[in-house]
Amino acid sequence: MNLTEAKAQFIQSWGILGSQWGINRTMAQINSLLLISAGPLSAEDIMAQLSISRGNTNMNVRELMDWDLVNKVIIPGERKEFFTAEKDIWKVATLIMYQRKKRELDPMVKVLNQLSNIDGNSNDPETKAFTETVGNIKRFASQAEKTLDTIIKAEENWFWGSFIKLFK
Amino acid sequence: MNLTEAKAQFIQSWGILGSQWGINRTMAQINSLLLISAGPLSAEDIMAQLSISRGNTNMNVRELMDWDLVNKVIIPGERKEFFTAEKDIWKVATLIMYQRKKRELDPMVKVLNQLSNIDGNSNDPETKAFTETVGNIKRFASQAEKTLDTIIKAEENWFWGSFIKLFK
DNA sequence: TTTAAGTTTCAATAAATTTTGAAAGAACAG
DNA sequence: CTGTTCTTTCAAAATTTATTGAAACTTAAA
Repeated sequence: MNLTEAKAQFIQSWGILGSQWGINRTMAQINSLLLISAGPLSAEDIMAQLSISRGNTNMNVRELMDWDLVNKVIIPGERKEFFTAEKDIWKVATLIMYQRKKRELDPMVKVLNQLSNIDGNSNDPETKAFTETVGNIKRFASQAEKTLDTIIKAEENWFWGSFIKLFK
Repeated sequence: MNLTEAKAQFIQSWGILGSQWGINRTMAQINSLLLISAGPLSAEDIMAQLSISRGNTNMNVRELMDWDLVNKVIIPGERKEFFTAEKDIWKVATLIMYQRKKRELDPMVKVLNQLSNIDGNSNDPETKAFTETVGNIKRFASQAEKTLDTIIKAEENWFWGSFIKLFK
């Protein structure tokens, strides 16, 4: 397999994985293209390599910048803007965890808290089942949140160095 | 807020969360409905409470059973089939992790392995960037996989008991 | 300024995904 | 068997989500 084929394969697979995880395919593909490119790319480069429109490129690059996964690069003497991806894969993973937690998990926790005190007879089995499940999920979520926060704040070396060993 | 409102709110929010994570809204809603119901429900019950069609109900219940998140229950004297959800939230979480790993992450790892040995000059910066990124992701994935496997195999008590303390 | 190169926006369109509902299939009681 | 109840399937329709491309906007060199 040559480089061109391998790149295409990688971008394709990464795009599919992204879309299964609620990240749109193009966003994942742009990210992966930048991840495997040696230097920064312009919007034109991205459009050409992925065969997508200018608008699509612009929107998804902006989204990636919102996630801090991609940065604008100014190249002296060039009029165009260029883009690079964060290549430290540990940083990529923690950025994604952080963003998704903030955007999706946190709102759910907020809802769960509101649902905690409902009116009603606590002898009613339906009420009991509800409050029990909500309570369990809340406890789970708050533990998971703590764990995630710690993982996100952890240093890469600490993670790979000692954390993993605990699970071996 | 009364029970009916709270239930509706919970189902709704859970559905949104699910769809942001690549699980279809109805599947998440059926699961949440069963999670907060005191006893098993029939297809009819699910249809009525979520206002969805018979076909949709059947398909998504089957999918949930594939994931082992929902089980069929036979009630003596009843002709209909009933369904319950796994209510142990730790088990729910590990089942989901396991299924998604198997269905989505594992195929990606397989692709990454195929991309490891590409033809070409290793002095070419493009080739270097590619192999380096793929290599890093592979290493990351294999560590993450180990961690996940261990978490999935871990006992609930062990997890909440000692694992969490490490991160406090 | 003016002009050209580059970027952003967004309504229209296309594509992908989900949902419906009716028909076919199973299972069971009488 | 036969009729009835319940379950499954799947093509068509509805809905949701992503993409295009042309016009508006920005920026900077001449």
